[in-house]
Amino acid sequence: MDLQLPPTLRQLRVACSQCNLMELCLPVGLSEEDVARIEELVGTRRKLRRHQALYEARMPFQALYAIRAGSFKTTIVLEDGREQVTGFQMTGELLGLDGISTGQHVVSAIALEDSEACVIEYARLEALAREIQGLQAQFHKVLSREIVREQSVMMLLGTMRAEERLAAFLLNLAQRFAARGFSGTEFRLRMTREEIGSYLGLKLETVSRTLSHFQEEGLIEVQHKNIRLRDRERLRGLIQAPLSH
Amino acid sequence: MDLQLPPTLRQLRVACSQCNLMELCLPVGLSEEDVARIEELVGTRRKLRRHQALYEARMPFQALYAIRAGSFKTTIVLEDGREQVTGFQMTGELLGLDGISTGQHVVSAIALEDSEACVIEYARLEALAREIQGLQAQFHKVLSREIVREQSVMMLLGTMRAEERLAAFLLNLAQRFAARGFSGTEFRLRMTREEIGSYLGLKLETVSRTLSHFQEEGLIEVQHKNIRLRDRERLRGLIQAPLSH
DNA sequence: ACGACAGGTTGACCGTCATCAACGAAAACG
DNA sequence: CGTTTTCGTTGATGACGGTCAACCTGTCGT
Repeated sequence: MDLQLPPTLRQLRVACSQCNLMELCLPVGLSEEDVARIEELVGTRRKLRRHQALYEARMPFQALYAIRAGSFKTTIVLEDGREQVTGFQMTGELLGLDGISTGQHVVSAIALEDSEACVIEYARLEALAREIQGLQAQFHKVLSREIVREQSVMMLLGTMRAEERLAAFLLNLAQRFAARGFSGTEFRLRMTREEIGSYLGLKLETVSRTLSHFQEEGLIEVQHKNIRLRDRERLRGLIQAPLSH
Repeated sequence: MDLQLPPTLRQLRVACSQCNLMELCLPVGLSEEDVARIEELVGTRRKLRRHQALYEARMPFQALYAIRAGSFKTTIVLEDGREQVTGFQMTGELLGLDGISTGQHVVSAIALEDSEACVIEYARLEALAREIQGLQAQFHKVLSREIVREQSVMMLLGTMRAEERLAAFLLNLAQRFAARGFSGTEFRLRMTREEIGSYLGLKLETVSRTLSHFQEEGLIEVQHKNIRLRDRERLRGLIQAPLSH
């Protein structure tokens, strides 16, 4: 009784317990037995090429997706065509939560590079969450964490100036790379200046200029998509004391 | 084994089934029996006077709150003291979802007028959600709806100009008043210009000027906190076609 | 009922960022 | 491998909204 699935879907059994992302997907203490049951949730994976959509706005919602490899952006589109990036997601993060509300996705999730996502059928997740308390609690936390994350983006968009937004953005990326065992000092941006700008409520020219400015100040080194943080403390200072310029 | 409760707490049994907000709190088809059990969730209510906090950032999270009467704002504060309103809530809406993530609230919820909220102990809610499927599904939808709502605020803050933001804000308020059986054409703002501005990423002067401008254009009538929408269609048009001005 | 204060309006001026434009470089494509 | 397209940088200019300020009005507290 499988759902109708897109052609990109590969029918693969996946062992979460052997996935190095497990602690990201299911951070806290579940028994081995529970983990075994949770593995049944993740029936399949989907491979996506750069620019492909994992799902699109208005599509019926059936599943959540755990990013196994690669990275994504989520975008929302207004009737008049204006588009905004609402988030960037990397390995271990969950996509699709926006669809639960109405049963239709409201954002589109687009791969920023060739990527792979684990498909978590939502109906099964709900059923299992009722049986495994830890899973339920964890899932609620994931939902709440997304609410909190978005609140800090609202803060950023509502009260910060261009420099502060960029600084906050870079530091947030760095922290997430570090949490995944990559360098938090040197990394490669997966998104374009335009996408960064869209996320931060700025135009691409402003993003470019501000990055150049950071470089002149010795805060970072930029070379195309490669970023190197040279003075984290001053970057952080930019956010907290916008007046001191 | 009651929790330690603030002095404002009144120990009252509450009948959700007799509350005219029920369909807002629990929109969909639950059996009478289930509703009866859910009523046990809401053990008490809290009365708050204007400007009082229902909860504050950094306080330990124990409960969600359903607004029974009145209205609230939620605010987030940066280390440097900058504050932003992240939402306005009215009767039937749920507060406190931000606390699930870390067990501490990240926003503060402040009453905009004398208000009353039903206390929903979170531990009980989780337990009951495991037993009543409809409750679990409903709760997930509420969480997801909040995620979606915040995304549209991000859109507003990231891509819209002052006029558009105000228009969207007024139309949203109107719709919510209407959904509660009040006039969607004539209503009273519960918040100050400064709070509106904070929510919309604008300064209070800009809010004031833009409202005046709307009035000159015959779109609305403003008299202090009283608003009357005179031309909904053109207001709506402002949002979709910002260029046509 | 009165006074003090918070809340609101309006004006003048200025700064930040958007816009328009031209150019250069990297990467994607056949 | 070369060509085309996308992406990024930098400059000049201007608009939108922020800032500072003065003044007015309604409301809250005593």
